Amino acid sequence: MAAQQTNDGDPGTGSSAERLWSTSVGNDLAFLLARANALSLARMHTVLAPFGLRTRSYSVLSIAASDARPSQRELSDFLRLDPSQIVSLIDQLEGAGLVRREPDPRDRRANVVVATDAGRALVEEARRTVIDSDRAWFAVLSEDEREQLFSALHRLATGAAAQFADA
Amino acid sequence: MAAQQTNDGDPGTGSSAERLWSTSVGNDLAFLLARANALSLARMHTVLAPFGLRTRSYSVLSIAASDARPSQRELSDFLRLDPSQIVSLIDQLEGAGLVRREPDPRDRRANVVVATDAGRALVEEARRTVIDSDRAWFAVLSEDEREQLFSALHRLATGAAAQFADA
DNA sequence: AATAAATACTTGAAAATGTCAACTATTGAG
DNA sequence: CTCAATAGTTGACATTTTCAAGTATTTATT
Repeated sequence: MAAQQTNDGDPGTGSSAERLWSTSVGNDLAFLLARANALSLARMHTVLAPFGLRTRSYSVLSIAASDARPSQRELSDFLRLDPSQIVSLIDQLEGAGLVRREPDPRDRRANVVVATDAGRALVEEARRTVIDSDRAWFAVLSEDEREQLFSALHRLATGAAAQFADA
Repeated sequence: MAAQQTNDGDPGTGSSAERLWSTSVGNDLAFLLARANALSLARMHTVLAPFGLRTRSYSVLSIAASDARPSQRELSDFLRLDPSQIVSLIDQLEGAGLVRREPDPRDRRANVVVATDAGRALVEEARRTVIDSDRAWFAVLSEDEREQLFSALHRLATGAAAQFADA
């Protein structure tokens, strides 16, 4: 993916693929969404690498450090990951001493995932860097535009639109 | 991914993971971007399946059917895929009689990728379905909001923001 | 109350996708 | 002219995703 970080495909940079931005694909909202996401994921991987985290482990750790006390199933649904992927992520974090599994008093089939002190410290530190990177990355948008983007993406991301697609 | 199409993780649906939306992750623009994209990809796969296409093959075919006459390298940059992935995609489309490689008169190292008549017919048909699905999926946003979203995503997707992250 | 179906977590196999190295032929820079 | 860079390709290897099946527990049905 690192090799994909050049902006050769972007309009206005004098590169070879800029002609393709005038195709229907280049003007398709879903494509823009995917491409923006790909760029964002790439930068997140770079930002989180010094902490030994990746986007997904950072998300799990961050939620585990909150007051939410999530079950694995909740993490799976929220992050849209297969339960077995959650197992693997938690195994890694647990192995690194960053989270622990506790029996869920609400349901004996379930665990809740809780950050250790070390996990909390690490995610606190990582979060600062993430926030800085977010600020820089979205800085091309005005404050107003960022709020509008948040509002729109929140609706799309929560599946408010999915009721149509699933019908 | 089909098993992930339920809205269990979404707020307001009475599901188990809605508490997680009040965590910092649930309010992170980058996370919303990723989640919206995941939902969009899932629906695109469903929409394109009847045509024997997936998001990426649809994109390649669509561009090949345009007047752009893209080289493989241009496709690779634009779609942010490794050149070997482009080879594989084109092999499949070529095998299905949907595109062909032609020597690029501008550069003897290169090919241009061009849709066949069958490819054009298919992508025309698929495009209609995609447009309908896009309309339905983004319908939760007003016309104004969609334009704003387009503008914001275009800037983010073209890497206008990447200059900061790469520095 | 008993039985059946559904669910949480787990393991592991198989399938799919991504990354990278190395090659030939061609182009561009010095 | 020489050499470095590039386009496309092949294929090996690494990583991720998907899916099946198992145990234990909870929920729904009879």
